[in-house]
Amino acid sequence: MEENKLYKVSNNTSKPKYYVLDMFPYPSGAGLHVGHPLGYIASDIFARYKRLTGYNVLHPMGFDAFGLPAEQYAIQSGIHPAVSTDQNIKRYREQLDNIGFSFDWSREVKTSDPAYYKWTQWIFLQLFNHYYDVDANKALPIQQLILTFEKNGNAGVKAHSTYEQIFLAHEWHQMSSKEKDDVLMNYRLAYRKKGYVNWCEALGTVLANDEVKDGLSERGGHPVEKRAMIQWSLRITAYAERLLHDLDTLNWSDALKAMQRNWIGKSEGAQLFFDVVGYDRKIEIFTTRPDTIFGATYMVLAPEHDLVSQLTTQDQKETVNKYLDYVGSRTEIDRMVEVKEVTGVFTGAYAHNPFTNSNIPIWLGEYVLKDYGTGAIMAVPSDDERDHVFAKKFGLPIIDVVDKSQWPDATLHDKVGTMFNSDFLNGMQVEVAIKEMYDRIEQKGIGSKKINYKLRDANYSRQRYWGEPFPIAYDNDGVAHAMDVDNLPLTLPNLENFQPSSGGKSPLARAEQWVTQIDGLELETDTMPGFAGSSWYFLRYMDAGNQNEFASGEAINYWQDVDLYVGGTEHAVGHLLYSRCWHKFLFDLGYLPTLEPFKKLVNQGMIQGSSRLVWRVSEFIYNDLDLAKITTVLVSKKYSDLNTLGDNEILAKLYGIANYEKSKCSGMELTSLHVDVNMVDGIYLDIEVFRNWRPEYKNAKFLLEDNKYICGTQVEKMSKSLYNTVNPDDLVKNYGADCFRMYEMFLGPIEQSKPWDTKGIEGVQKFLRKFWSLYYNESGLNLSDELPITDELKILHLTIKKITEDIERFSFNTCVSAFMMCVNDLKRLDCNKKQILEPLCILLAPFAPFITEEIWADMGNSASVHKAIFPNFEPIYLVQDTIEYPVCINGKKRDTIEISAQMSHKEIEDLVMHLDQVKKYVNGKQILKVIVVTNRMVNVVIKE
RNA sequence: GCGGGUGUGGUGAAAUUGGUAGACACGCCAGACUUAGGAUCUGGUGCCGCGAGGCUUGGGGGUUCGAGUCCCUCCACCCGCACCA
Repeated sequence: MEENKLYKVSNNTSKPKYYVLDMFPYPSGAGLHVGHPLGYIASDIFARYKRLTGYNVLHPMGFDAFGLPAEQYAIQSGIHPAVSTDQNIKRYREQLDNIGFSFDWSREVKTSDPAYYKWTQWIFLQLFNHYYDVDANKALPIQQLILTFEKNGNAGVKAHSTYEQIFLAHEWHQMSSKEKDDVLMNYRLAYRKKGYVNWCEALGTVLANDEVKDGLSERGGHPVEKRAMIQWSLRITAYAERLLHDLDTLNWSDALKAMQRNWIGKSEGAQLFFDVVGYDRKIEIFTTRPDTIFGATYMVLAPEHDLVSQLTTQDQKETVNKYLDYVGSRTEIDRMVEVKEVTGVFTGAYAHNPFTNSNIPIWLGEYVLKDYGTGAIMAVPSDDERDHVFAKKFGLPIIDVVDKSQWPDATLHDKVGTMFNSDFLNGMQVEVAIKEMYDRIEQKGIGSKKINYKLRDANYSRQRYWGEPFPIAYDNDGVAHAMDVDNLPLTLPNLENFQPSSGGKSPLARAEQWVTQIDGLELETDTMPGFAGSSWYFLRYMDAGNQNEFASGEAINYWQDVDLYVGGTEHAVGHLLYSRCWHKFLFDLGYLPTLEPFKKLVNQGMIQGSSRLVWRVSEFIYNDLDLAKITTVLVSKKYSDLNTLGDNEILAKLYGIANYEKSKCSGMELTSLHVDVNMVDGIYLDIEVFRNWRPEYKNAKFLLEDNKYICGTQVEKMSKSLYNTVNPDDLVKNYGADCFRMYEMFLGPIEQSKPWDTKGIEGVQKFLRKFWSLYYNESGLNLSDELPITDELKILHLTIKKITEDIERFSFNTCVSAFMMCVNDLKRLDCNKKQILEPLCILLAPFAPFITEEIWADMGNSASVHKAIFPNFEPIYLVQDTIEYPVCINGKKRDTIEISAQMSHKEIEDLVMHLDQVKKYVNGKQILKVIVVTNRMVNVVIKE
């Protein structure tokens, strides 16, 4: 097939559009294993099906080509990331082509291509040049904000901002450019801030939260610590509410929506300020339970809280400092592992509880997090479990305020109970009390009702080489200047040394000429993170070659959004949230007509590896000699349990011990090890191949069962290190792409994880041969022009119905079995009629594009089968004269009966009552009723 | 702990609105053709039982003429988040 021409798709057509997208692959050096194409096959079938049913289908593919692995490889090997990445892409492309995907490669994109990242940089500049206006509820140009500042200062501005001071117009005018820049940074959607970041010494770089697993870097497993650095950030929090709200409009799985909702983490509560006794300072807290304030007997600040040093009294200084040292020494892992252990110290300071009018002590505690809420809490030990544990440990007072005796199992989050010990709240239900408190707090002027989000702004800087350079340059004052859009792309310099520069700076800092290329300014040396390029790639496919815009308005208006997105759950929060955010931002700017990028999302499950294990005797001490060190012996599964092995005599023979004496055997041990699944047929080890695998097995001896070596099996992650990866290339070579595609689908529902087992592929292979044999005999194509009989038409239309319905609901495994049944049935009738087999060929084309194309051509068609028209289901062929009813007695099937379709319920009842089986079971017992379900079944209910 | 998901033969699974549980395959067993079979074809195959028959969708309970499917409850495993104020 000439893929490029056949699958090239136009933006100019009267056909309705359909956009099928696969998740952007990162071209890793390991190539594809059988788990990767699962989603691609499903989406390809769907795309082909949509084409056959008259849609203009956009089904593109490209590569997320920037990333850390290529850079680490470059550090090791000296090979430039661009070179290794291109090699990997070439390999991926070959592997993908092998499987027969209908991608329009003329639209291929690569994030590391300057023609592509020019527009990634352009979008970044748009983010830099916009702020989020709360009144307009959208992004607006920063120029507009500057005009407002110049006229009125910032008092009337409602924007998503981290700037808290108020200034007047004349004060703005008096600011230096540096000061103005600093103020504006608090408003820009792409901005710089100093913050705690995940610093990884070993990688010499900062990692995103989702790149850190259990306190270690996801890649390499190096320790990660908190460090303060100035970083670019994206103000994704400005979009939190819209990202949450619009989830409801998406056709995504509940699980995935729940993950995003969790991540955004909206909670409603009160923002409250507590006065600190004796200081002109207030502590801001956030609480979802303002009703419990009469039980707030102390406060806790995060150890990293800004006010800690100011609040701590002289006599508590030493204790507090010791505690801060202790906290600093704790890694993320320590903190996570020892969740139950509470630690804390008293600062010596007191806050004033505005409702009880008492002074309550201010403590520090690890369990209060700097990054959540305000980093401070009012502690209510009577109703919060953690506060309770803390109070118990440090002997702080506990005052009960909520009577929950009516709700014995309720937790704090249930927000139920009746208030007491709480002055004006007494007797109120919790929900009412919360509302009352919002009013009281606002009346007192000490706070307000507030929405809090767990979502944090995204760190957008990486101290790496292999990413998009920032189109930003700094002047001597450190003011950030956006590069002129006309000068984009700002391309990466060619480096030879990819090690991080000193002080955790990007390797780019070493390229001095590059850094100083703009007169009087210095370029930013950090690069953008992996999600930059992947947050908008689906838009570029709409108009991939465009040199003047990221995509033309016409192209965007035609394609609108992605109708179907297929990919794994690993991107559930990262990529899918960032993409949605960028999409909304570009919508705000008027570039996009849709609010959301991905209408429907299907998450494919993982294909797990089915590992094969062998058992090696790792110790066999006989006569104080470890014979296992001299001779390698492997035992088959039956003997893998030492107990089963029992008496070691049977082993002793293998070691050449003539007269085995049990007492001389003083030690025996077995070790299981993974062997390459490719040298095992099912569960039988190919001993010869195994011997040649490694030199130490060359002369190994085997303890067999039934003359065979049977391996153990284990389902686990598919991974090179477990020797359980299966390369699709091998399967395509042995069975053909059609067979491989259909078998992947046949394994089970697309969303479900399941282990790979190559053995089963033969069932699909047999099917394809049988399918072929309907069309051909020994001498070639052998089709008849005879009119089909009723049964043949019924088989065909049943299949058309089933396939159409199942493709629409992404049930591809049942499609494959429907095809198998269809071919089995037609074969039974020896059907070779063109009127049946021609539509069947089209029906199968999305699944098996090669064999159907070949048959189609042999049938004399000059155009491709992939441009044919999908057969239409005609219900008339399924109308039946008679229907086979199962006859049940009290719900258990006892007989079947063939009944004319026109027969009335009464007639059916009479007929059924005369059945021998029915008479036998009734046998004089009382018949309570007879239920006839049309076209389904008959149930006779008798009194037992 | 919270949120989401899954649990059906030896294995992968099917059963779309409550209506014949185990379709379609793998594996296994038997047979045919073959010098041979890890090729091909045919038949059998949930479990217990010689049989009649009984049992069976993670366990227990409920609704119903009828439950894999609906409700309650418990258990196991997987995924995500995790001291979230």
